[in-house]
Amino acid sequence: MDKRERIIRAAVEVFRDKGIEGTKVSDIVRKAEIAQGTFYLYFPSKLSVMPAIAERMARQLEETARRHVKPETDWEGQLLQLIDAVFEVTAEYRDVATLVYAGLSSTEHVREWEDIYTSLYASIAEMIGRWQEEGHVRTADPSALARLVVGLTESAAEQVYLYDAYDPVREQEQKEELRVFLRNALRE
Amino acid sequence: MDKRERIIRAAVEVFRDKGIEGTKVSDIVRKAEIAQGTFYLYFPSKLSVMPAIAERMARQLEETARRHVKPETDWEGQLLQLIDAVFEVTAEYRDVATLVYAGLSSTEHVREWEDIYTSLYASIAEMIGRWQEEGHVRTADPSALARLVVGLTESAAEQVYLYDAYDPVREQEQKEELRVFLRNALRE
Amino acid sequence: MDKRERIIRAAVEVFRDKGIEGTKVSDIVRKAEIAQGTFYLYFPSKLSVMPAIAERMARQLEETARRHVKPETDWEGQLLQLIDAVFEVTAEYRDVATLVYAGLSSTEHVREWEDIYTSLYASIAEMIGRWQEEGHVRTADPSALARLVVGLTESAAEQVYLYDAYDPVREQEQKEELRVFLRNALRE
Amino acid sequence: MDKRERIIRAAVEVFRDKGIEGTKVSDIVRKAEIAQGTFYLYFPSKLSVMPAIAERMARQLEETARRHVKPETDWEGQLLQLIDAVFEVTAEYRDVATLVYAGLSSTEHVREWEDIYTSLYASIAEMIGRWQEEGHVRTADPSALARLVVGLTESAAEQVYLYDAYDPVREQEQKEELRVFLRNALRE
DNA sequence: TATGAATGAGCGTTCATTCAT
DNA sequence: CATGAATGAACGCTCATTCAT
Repeated sequence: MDKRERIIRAAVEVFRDKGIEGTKVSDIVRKAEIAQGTFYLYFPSKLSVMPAIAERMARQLEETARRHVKPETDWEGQLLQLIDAVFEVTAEYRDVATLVYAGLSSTEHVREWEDIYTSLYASIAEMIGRWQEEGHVRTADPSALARLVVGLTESAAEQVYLYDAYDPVREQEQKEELRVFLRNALRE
Repeated sequence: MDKRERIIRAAVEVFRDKGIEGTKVSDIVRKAEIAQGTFYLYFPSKLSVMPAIAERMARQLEETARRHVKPETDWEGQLLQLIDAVFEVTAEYRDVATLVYAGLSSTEHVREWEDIYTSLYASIAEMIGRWQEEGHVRTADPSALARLVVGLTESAAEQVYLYDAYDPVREQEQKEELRVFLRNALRE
Repeated sequence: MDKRERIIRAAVEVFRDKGIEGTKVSDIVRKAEIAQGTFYLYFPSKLSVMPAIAERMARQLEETARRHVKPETDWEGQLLQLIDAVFEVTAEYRDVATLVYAGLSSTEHVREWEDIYTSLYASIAEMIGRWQEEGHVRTADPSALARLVVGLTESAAEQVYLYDAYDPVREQEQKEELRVFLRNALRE
Repeated sequence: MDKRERIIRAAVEVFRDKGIEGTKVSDIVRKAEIAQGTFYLYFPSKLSVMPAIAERMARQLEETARRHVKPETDWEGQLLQLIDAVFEVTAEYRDVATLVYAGLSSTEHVREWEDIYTSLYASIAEMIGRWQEEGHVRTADPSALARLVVGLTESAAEQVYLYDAYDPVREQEQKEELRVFLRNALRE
């Protein structure tokens, strides 16, 4: 496999296990099964993996959303599909998201974060735009709604996955509450 | 002033300025105007200030909410007051929140995080419970609603404050959009 | 009890448990049940307890020897009594002796060590002198013999006590071998 | 030269000069002419050089003994050669021996000490065994005799070298006294 | 005398980064 | 491209010592 890709994958795992301070480049390269020096052929510094992870996350979120949400389903069904997508990706990246977020904000990568999420927000905004055209969702700036929807859904997913005690029943309840919450928040 | 308190205050400022990796204990003690060793009389390690900061944040959020929200106002007014409170505290702690969050999750302090927020959630849940009794808010578990409301509002506030380009107009728009979003999400 | 005495006693125990580098003044004062500052009312520095311990050890060795060795016993019996005495004291101070020794040599206390042992050696030399007068021990400088006897006996005792696996049978064997060894080495 | 070897050599010198507490890793690496971090590629901690030094000492003692003691010499001559060997090595390591000994006992390295000396004792025991076969040395466990002989001789050598006032005349007297002492102790 | 909170110089150790192979 | 031994600056933490009470 492509070495750059292996580094990113390994970094995600190590960050998840050891947190932001606890992660050493040596851990990443060990997991990626490459040499210490090879890391620096692909990334100029330890923290510069962060934007790459963030991008991967955002891209994956976008794709998963696109894959889950079926245009033929009615809008409330699509809403649920969107929720499923966000939960799925959040579960995969668990608290890595937070770490990456913190890692980005501590360095000078904040701008990149905005860029990375722009496309995701646009994608969701477009979806909401279609619901508005079909008369299901109230009139409001779809971009603004997209940000609120994504933020809320990620927050709800984190509440389920972030803590040790993961509980599948709790996950279903949370999704259901979120679905009703969002339907009400958005509908005409 | 109490040394422990001075450490926490100083830590908040330094974390805000320098991020999680960039913060040295020596920075904190310099700002707190205490000796290096004194730090370790109050906290066993650098990262163990994190839960203390988190607690301070949660406590302040709770108090600010209590202070802002006037029982004599109608429920939608109270909702706006709650939003104002969350925005105010988020503004004060800006990205420190994220750092603290990351710091907590990387070490073994996740449990403490739950404990810390429990009281805040209960406080908001109680407020929502009253709105339900008055017939303004739909029937649903007030605790669950509280978590969604707090998560959403924090997320919305972060979107405004976290990035370099703070814009007061954008702040007002975001609050207004959030208000409508929440009113719809909650109401009967 | 006298505080100075309590400090020395506590120091012996802590040195035994934690070694020379691992011993902190705070450990000593905790065990001595006095305050941190009180230590410095009796000793000017951490390492200055060392000579005091050494003196205590040498004094105790001298007294124990005097107590064990009965003039009315025949010389070989007295030799065994001397061996018993050295073993007894070595057991009590176990490897502390080595630590104290190292502690003395690392600082500028070596001279004091010589002074401390002078009296002990004189005491043993006197005993050997009597054996010579009685015609049991060969002609040789009693001081020189005393040093060899003490050195050998301490070394033999350390071989028994210093390592984790203390074995009472092994102790008896070692004493017996040492007795024969010394009897031959000394006798006419 | 091999880096590990350079560290050990440098450590011996620095321990000799500065004692156990006074020795900083930075001193060792400066003398070894390697970087600070390189030290930790070869030893996990500062104190873990101790067993390596001990091993070097024991190995050197064994080799020196083997080199000095000529099988063609009569047994009393061999005894003297053995004494010379122990004195020579003790002189080279002077008080380092004590420090290493203390360093080993303070940490959890006591076991290793036993292992390290096992081979040396076996070597001396073998020599004594031959003397027994030739009828020069009394019947007794050669291993036990070896331990007493080595302990006594080291102790005697330390009495000569350990203190500031080294005196070559005193050294010769001590050796002579030791020779007679040992000859008597061992002979048939 | 006795206390113990406070001090701060100093050290062991780590780990991102480099570079000769 | 890949390696991994070597580097050394930097930092968390310790702990002997002090001093106001």
